[in-house]
Amino acid sequence: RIEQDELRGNIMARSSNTQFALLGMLSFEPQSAYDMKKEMKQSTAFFWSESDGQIYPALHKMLDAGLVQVCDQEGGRDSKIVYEITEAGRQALRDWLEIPPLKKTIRNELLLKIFFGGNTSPDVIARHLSHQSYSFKEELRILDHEILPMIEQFKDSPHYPYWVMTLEHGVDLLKAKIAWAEKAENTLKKIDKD
Amino acid sequence: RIEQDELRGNIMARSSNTQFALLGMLSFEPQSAYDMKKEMKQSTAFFWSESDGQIYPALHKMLDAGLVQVCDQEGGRDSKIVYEITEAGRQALRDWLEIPPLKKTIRNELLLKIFFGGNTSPDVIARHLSHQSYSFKEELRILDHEILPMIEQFKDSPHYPYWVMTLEHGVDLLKAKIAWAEKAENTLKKIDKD
DNA sequence: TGAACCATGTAAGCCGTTACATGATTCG
DNA sequence: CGAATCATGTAACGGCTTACATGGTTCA
Repeated sequence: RIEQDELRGNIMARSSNTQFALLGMLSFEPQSAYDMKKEMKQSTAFFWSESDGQIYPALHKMLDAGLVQVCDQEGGRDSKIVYEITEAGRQALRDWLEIPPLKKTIRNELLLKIFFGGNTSPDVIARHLSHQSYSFKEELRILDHEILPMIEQFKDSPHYPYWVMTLEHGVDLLKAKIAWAEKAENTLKKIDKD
Repeated sequence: RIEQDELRGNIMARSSNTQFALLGMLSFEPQSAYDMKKEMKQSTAFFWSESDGQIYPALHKMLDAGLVQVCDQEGGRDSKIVYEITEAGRQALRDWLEIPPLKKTIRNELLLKIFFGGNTSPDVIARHLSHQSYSFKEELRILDHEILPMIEQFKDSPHYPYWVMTLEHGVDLLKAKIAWAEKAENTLKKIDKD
């Protein structure tokens, strides 16, 4: 049992960002777990999401740690549990923001299939590319026509420029992916002719 | 115990691609586990990697399933276990290649920190961006100056065009990321002045 | 009332990494 | 010989999703 505790103390490389994602959401305004999940779907979904099984236990731990507190709401008869971030929570969030993001091992299933694409016929891969292309364009449309107008209403918020940055990351990378996919499709057409 | 088996049968959505990554490597040539790990580091590292704890058990399962077999090597006194892909393995690989890659939930820690960047000072985020920019450029250099020349020697292989595609994906996306990071840094400089 | 959704929560179980263990080989 | 690397393998553990469970609210 002693060994286990020592192990836990030593490792600590594998740490979850769930708590900080939630603290961040609460830094904007007090919310319930359900609200945060919904808001993430509408804002960070393109680069971050959390599942139920992560959110609820994390909030309980954060309560114990004093990073958040339950916010008594007017009207009281609501079944929602609204959390608000504490000063300790804000400090924890600031501390986390200072830590350089660490490189996570990326796994891209599309690229893996392309890398081994020589084992099947070119049109199998071409089909994947065209589907992906379609998805990318659809995502781009959502960013441009749904997310962008939505955050436009927060133009005066100090958070606005940061939200735009993440949005632009999505837009710029999707454009690059679309261009790449079309280039790759053309390459495959030439292979098919041979 | 019955419920567990039923559960396993029903779920199957969460499936590991480890076996297929290994089958793919073996589709090029018979290799040992150690060789595959090394080769992945030199080829697919930018979009796929596997760890020891995944590779060795996966190979054992694949042996049992008849997807690979141990290849007797000349000279025999080697401590390596060289695997080769069987016809069943090639078929499994082809079947897998046909399945459209499914959307994985992406988690980008950099973007998460930027999204919540309003909670700290702009130069904290600017520092992250400049570090990332540096990393991106270094990765781009590796792709251009190490990976590209290396695969050039396989110009006549049927796999070559596919390898180039994955390489170009890396190059194109890194360029987009670098441009985005520099744009974002400039935005932050303007915030700082206000 | 019934359907749809709101809302919270838990348990099971796979995924994947890391640390550790073990021994062979190579080479200065 | 000793160090580095080659080479295979396992155990432990945290991360995360999914399925399930439960009950409240809204509204046609």
